Amino acid sequence: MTQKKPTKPTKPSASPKTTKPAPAHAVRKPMSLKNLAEHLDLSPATVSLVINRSSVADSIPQDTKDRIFAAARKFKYRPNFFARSLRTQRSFTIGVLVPEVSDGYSASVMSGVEDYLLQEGYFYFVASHRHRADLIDEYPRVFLERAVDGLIAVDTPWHLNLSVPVVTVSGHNDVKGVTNIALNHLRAAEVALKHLLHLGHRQIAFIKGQEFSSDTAVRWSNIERVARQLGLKINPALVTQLEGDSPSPQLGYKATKWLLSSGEAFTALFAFNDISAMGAIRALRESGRAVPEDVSVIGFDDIQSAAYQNPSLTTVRQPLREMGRAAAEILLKRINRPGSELHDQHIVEPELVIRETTCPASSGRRPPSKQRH
Amino acid sequence: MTQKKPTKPTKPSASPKTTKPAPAHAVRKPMSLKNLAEHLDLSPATVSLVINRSSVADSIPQDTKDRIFAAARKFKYRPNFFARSLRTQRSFTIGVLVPEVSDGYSASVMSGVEDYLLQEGYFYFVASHRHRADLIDEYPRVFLERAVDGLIAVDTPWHLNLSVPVVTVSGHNDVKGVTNIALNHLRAAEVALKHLLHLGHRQIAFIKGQEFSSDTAVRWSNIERVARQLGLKINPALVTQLEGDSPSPQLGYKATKWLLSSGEAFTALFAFNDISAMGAIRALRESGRAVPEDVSVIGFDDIQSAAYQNPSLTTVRQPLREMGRAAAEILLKRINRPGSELHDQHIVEPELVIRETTCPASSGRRPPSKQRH
DNA sequence: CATTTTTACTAAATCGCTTTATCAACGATT
DNA sequence: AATCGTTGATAAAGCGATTTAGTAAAAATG
Repeated sequence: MTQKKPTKPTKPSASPKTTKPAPAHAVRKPMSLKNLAEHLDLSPATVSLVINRSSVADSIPQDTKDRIFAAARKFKYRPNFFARSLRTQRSFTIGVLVPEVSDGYSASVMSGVEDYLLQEGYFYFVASHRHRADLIDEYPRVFLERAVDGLIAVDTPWHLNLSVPVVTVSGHNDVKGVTNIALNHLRAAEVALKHLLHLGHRQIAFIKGQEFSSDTAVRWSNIERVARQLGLKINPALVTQLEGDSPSPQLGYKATKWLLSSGEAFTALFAFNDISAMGAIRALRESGRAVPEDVSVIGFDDIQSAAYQNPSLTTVRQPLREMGRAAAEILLKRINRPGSELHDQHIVEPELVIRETTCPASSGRRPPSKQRH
Repeated sequence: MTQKKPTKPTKPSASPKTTKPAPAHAVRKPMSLKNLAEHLDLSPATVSLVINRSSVADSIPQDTKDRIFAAARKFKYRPNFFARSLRTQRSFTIGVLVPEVSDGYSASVMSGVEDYLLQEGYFYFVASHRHRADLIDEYPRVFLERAVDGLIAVDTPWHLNLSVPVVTVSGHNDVKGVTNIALNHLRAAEVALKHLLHLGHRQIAFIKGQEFSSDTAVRWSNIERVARQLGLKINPALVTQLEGDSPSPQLGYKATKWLLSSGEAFTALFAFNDISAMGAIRALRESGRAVPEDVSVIGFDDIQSAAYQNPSLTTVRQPLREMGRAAAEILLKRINRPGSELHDQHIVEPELVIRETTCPASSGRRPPSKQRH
């Protein structure tokens, strides 16, 4: 049996060399394989074999090959994508399912996904389900109709068992054969709590995520565990939870109001994510507490705008872009080497990004601005 | 000649009805037209004609049609996408070129684009050029290789003349036949300046955009024009400009430092965009000026995080999502009705969003928090 | 010199669908 | 009785590639 490597479609040249200014008016009607072959006085078969570097073409003299390549270049021959895909049953396209393109989290992950995919000659479709259960169910099927080679689901509950490889990013994963890219939540809890403890904080308030959110449970259980290890007592009166579906800081605002109304004192607050941390800061200020002088606040995710806050937000960074990249990489590996062993978790490490919303307990001084863009 | 309507691929049902929980393990190998026809004891031709509602099938009795539809449903028949596209030369796919998926501006526009496209049964590819000239040139060609039916370029300089329809969003458009979606910059200047004037500001500083940015020139010329109309004197010592390529608030920070160093007094600042406004606020605070009490700040764009700032940002909103939607709508119109007349501008209206960074000049009171999420 | 092997190709089937041209059967008109 | 129009279909030609099975000629081998 002849060894065949499925040739990729032309991939964007990775070299950052600047190309010469394109001649405007570059309308060309494409050259077909048949035409090209005719012009070369060869059969389409030969030309195809040579161009695709099939091992069947090994016996063809270099001379002829050169002629073929030269002509292909000259006429800017590009195989018709549909014809090729129809034959090969490969689309070099994958589907990406996200809650919403315009939220910072998904966008960052997509950015990483794109990085790797384009580099490998793949393209991707995007669809946002906006948390509608029917769409979460429907889009994967539509992707399949569009013959994607694989699928990445970001921050989306997943129960389908599809006929193509699937990788999830921060997804719940009950399904066998689906790799999930996840954060090392233990480590995340550790860096955050250690940071606060080192700054002298002992009375720490917590805002947990919504019940339905993927990460809520695992994040909280790790916080509890680490607190125990570090000998930190968690005061149940200082623990609350986000309520509601909106992606606005308002939820964090409300949660913090609730914390403040309890009358229990605290010098630090660990929010479920950056968005809720922003709401929390607003609530704290309204109550007359300065951030970070009176209360240190630490967020989670490190979305783009975290660095743009005034003061900029200390947060536990999820390497979202890297997670997207990893998802793409693992997916392509699975697509191209179906036999390869599959892990159902890929763990990435968090990173504490110390900015301006945390400082020593009751110190009253601002910390040195150690920003990170 | 028989009237033919190019049938769209199944589009996601718009109805928000919740579907029944999908049976896990839904691996099906697809049914082909030929098989289906065989099973029905009809020819593929007949089945195809009926399913596509071709007018040629008018003479086929309802009975038979019903049988065909029933069988198609039963076997979940879906036409092979590539085969169909190969025949019809239509991909129901469009390409979207953006500077960077993960910046708030592009993401918002994409969100609008997606809205309309998916609703119409189209999918889209995304590629980010990250300001690399070679990629700006290359990606459109790769899109073409992938046989997109059209192209949308967001915030990207455009000089190519392609064989498919193109719509740009906030793009410079020297090319005939390309529709550009643009903001009503005159109106934008008006609402912003009137707002500041009404609040009693007379000494207003300005941060212009980078030289290379699409909107810089037109935005500034309109500000000058409106200022003249309103009898506002622009002090050249209070006008500066962003320098550098990074998308961080740092640029606004630097620009503002420069303004402050000039020693010229001002009570309000109109920034080129929200990101630079954030940097400006930081600089103002560091210099001991409170925002908005000492200096009112007004941004531009209304990116998502503008509402999340503390204090939340007053800004001139560009309806980015609507602009994306309009781009998609116009593009599809052009694709599906190639004859239709084409305007090369589509103007959308800005909206002043008053939040917390503007207040009456020298008043010292905080404005009522009139937030907008 | 006869046979095998290698070299240099090609014919033709196929992927799954769309669409035009054609056709048989039948009732209605001339 | 010949012609026509309608009804109810189908055959077959693509669309533009990939790929298997061959084949004719040249080179190598016994």
